[in-house]
Amino acid sequence: MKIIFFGSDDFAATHLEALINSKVKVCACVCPPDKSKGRGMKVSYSPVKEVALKNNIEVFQPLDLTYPAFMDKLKSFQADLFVVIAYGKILPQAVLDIPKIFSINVHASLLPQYRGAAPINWAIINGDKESGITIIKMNAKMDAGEIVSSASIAILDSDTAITLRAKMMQEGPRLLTATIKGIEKGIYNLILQDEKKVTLAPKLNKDLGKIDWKEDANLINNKIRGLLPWPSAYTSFQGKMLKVLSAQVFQLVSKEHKAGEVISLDKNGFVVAAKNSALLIKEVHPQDSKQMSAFDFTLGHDLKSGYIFG
RNA sequence: CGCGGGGUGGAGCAGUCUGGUAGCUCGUCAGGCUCAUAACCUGAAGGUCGCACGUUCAAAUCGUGUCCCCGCAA
Repeated sequence: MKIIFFGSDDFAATHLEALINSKVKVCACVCPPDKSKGRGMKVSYSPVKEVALKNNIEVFQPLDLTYPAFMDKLKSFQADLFVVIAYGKILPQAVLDIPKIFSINVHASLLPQYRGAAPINWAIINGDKESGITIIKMNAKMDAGEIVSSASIAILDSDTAITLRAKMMQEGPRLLTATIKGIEKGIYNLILQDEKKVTLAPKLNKDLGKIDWKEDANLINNKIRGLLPWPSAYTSFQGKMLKVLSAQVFQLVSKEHKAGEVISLDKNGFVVAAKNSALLIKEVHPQDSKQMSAFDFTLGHDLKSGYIFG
């Protein structure tokens, strides 16, 4: 089984390592071009490139996948499968058709739910109790190919986008290697996605993180859990952004509080009123500072009960 | 080489220009006062000044290098 791997981030890198450790032959890796990652002039190789180099696998970083010379190069490997994970760009059909069998993609949701860039985050933001991994045969449309295999993963109340992603990174490689074994033996089914059940998980942006204290505390808490580690749910304190990293829903006895009002403060953090209930804020991250416990935050800032968060 | 801010006890900061005892506010702990307290009084603990090298009699401070954190942009 000869495979060419397309990917960039650590999620993809974990899968690449699993493939290398299984019996398949990864004959090349394709990564997006290195970019200086902005802040602090840091130019670092993508995790996939690191893993590939460490294992003496040839790495390609084409600016344009459809460039004829590159297409020829891809064909020359005579690969059986392309495995694409978090490559960052949509692969044209002409590239997907190169391998002998087909191209597959590992997606972090139970398709057809949550097609798109941020499936893990959206599952938590929407308060789902279950998500999973789906491996599909790729076509040119984003996450719309036939399903080859899938595995479900329970979402606990204590899960955040970070912990759920970690679980996915456990389950994904397992499912991927098992699925490839099946494909190698010719034992697999392709199941069409039910287009009626399609939901989308679009890219996250900063605006999503803005906390509206008039919302239900559960919804706000889902947002706090689902938007980690970026962009994070945030509110504003004295004109500056305050990220809320961790909270828990708190039953409110009195309803005499305005949305966003600080009700009480103690060593566990501070309680902020929302609709019908409240949130105990446990961990925050002020702008221009490092993250800290909510209690530590109150020590250094003039936060008193009665303050209204915007 | 995209732009900018920052790293000094647990938190927020001053001190850096002009080198010379590690400071301030809050918090923590102990004791006191008080009917009582988040108030007040007294005392204590808690620091590799991000790191390294260099200059100097002497470096938080000057020079070089480096790591890390944050906002914008992606």
